[in-house]
Amino acid sequence: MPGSVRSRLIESAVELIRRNGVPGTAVSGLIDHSGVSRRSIYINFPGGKKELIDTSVTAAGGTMGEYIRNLTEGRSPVEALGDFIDFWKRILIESDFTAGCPIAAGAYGGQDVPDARDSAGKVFHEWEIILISSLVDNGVSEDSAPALATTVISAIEGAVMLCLAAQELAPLERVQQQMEMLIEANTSAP
Amino acid sequence: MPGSVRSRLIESAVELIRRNGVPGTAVSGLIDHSGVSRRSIYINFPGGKKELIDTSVTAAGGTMGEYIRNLTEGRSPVEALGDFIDFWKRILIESDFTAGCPIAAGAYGGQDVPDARDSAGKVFHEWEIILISSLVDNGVSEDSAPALATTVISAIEGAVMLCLAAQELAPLERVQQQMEMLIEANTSAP
DNA sequence: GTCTATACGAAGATAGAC
DNA sequence: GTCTATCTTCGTATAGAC
Repeated sequence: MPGSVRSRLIESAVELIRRNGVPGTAVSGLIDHSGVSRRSIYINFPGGKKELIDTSVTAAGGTMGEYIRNLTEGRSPVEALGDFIDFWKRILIESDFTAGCPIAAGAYGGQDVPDARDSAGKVFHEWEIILISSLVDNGVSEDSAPALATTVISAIEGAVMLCLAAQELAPLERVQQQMEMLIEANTSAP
Repeated sequence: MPGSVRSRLIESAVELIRRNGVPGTAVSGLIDHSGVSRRSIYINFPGGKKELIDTSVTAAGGTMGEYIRNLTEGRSPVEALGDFIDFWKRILIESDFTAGCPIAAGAYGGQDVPDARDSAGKVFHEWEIILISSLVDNGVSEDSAPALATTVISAIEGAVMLCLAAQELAPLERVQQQMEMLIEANTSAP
């Protein structure tokens, strides 16, 4: 239900996690950002903040997974890579280099929210499956596709973090260039 | 001064930031972990938590920068890469997959500690300079060395994060294999 | 579902006594 | 430098009234 209290809360949580991480995302901040009453949070998420965070990481990961699937379908890995890089550039620019990946923030969220960390692991694994299938369909061997998929995700996630730190897009652009070379190397190999 | 109150505080801060991120690192936790009195924190770091965090990110980055420099000196990039990957594997295993990179945590620390984020940016830039010089010394062209250096750092940082999320070492091992291939591709290229 | 009030603990920071 | 006490703000969570 778009527009519902529950979905509004999740959207706000994703946005705040992006910017301030899991421990930095306070319930009071969520109330301000979402306009939802304090009471409703604990009605929709009896587990409180932890449940909301966990749900939000999973939801954001699912949305992005669908996005990645659309990018890869019927297109070359290099084309999909370029669009995915552009997607991240937009996030960084529009947020003035304050918002990164909510899944990464969930993974680095600390040990008092292990559910969010586990959910982040599941999300990354789903992304890998989507990428592997796309790579295999485009001439990458089944032996090397998993490693390549993991590397593409790692490199992009790392680059987003470097972009946040440096407050510029250069890391993503450099990684894009090198990932194109790496995809090429994995395609032409035996 | 090793063993001093100041250095003990920094060591504890690095350890706690690794595990719980910047917002998740509390002053009370620092007192417990370091054994230093509350008073001494504000004597050594008049700026309070923010100054301590910022100083700790820079210190950890400097230490690791020296470590990277030692790994690369007089050795091939692939050898250095292998040792650096092993270094991270050790951190992950010894912490039971709870401790990641303190610099990454600084970059994702949120907007109330922008100094830590900027320090993280400086640290990554120093690492890049070290790697670029090592790569150029080993047959990578000056044109492509910067992009390759940024990519290696991004991929490893991303892989560490994926390892934390998945609670396993596979992402780092896959990235190692692909980075070896990428270094090879950049070395044999014209 | 909304609003407001409130309990209870933990956060960061400061100050006095030694 | 250490100890403890304390101030203030903020955190999560709950409950009553509508």
